[in-house]
Amino acid sequence: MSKMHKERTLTKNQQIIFDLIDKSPEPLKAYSILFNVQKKGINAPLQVYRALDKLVEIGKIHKIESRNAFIACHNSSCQVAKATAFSICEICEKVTEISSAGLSKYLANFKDKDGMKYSKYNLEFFGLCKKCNTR
Amino acid sequence: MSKMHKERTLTKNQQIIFDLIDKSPEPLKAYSILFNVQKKGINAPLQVYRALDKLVEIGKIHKIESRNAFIACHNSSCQVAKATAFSICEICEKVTEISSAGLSKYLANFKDKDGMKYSKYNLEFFGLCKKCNTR
DNA sequence: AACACTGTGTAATAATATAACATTAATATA
DNA sequence: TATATTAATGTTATATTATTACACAGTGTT
Ligand SMILES: [Zn+2]
Ligand SMILES: [Zn+2]
Ligand SMILES: [Zn+2]
Ligand SMILES: [Zn+2]
Repeated sequence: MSKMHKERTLTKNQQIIFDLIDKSPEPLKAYSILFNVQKKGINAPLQVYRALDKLVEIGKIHKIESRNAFIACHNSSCQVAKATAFSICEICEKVTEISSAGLSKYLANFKDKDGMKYSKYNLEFFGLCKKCNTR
Repeated sequence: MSKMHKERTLTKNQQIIFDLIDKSPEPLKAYSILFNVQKKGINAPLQVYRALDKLVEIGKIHKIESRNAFIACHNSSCQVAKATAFSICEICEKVTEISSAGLSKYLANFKDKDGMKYSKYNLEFFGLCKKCNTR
């Protein structure tokens, strides 16, 4: 029930591009995606960007804004791309989606002094991953 | 004493570009900056990007990653671009730097389950500003 | 002087993203 | 079923954002 929003049938292009991103161990960039799916008949940047836009919109993937790259969502608690948090290693560029009930609760309830209420946020943490930290 | 890190003498190009950003009511994009400083002898994108990079590095400006735009820092508590938070109106695109001791304390101390410690973060909230919300 | 370091100027190019238009597929609803 | 509507596709061209490469100038140090 809780993940119902993600059970949408993808179109052909969306499925091809999602599969590629989903099986990638690292975030993928649009033109790298384009290069990889040309053998499947997707020839133009716009075809990639349209699929990416839709996949982001429905929460199947997220955009890592500081890297202009896309990662599949493996976090059942992140509702349709409305609340995202990532850790990014500044050496090896490994990106991990953060799944913390405390963090999302804190941010979802955060109100600034103007009383502006937010419908969405994106948080990117930077540092060294465990591996890179011990070298 | 607390803002010592920002008291650096800017070079000519850095000063020109900082002044432009600092007096702008909205985030500026690199090529819009370029257009605006051509009368001052800055002719090429690279001259703009070099100044922007340095200004970001020393914390005089911040990059709004989701908008590829730059805003001057007016927040004495944000130490050299290591910890930034913004609110962004999805209608009028107004951007405000958030200055909340509670938020920065929470995020600075946040540790994920891997125990990865972060040296830096960037947070962007999206919603409607007061003005746009009441229309 | 020799060196390192930082910044500048210029040209060329790479990388990221969108506009415009024609067509086709899927869905709704009358 | 017909038809209207919406969503997705294919293609070309173009706009926007950012970097590479190279030559040179200023400043401080040894
Ligand atoms: Zn997610
Ligand atoms: Zn790493
Ligand atoms: Zn700031
Ligand atoms: Zn607004």
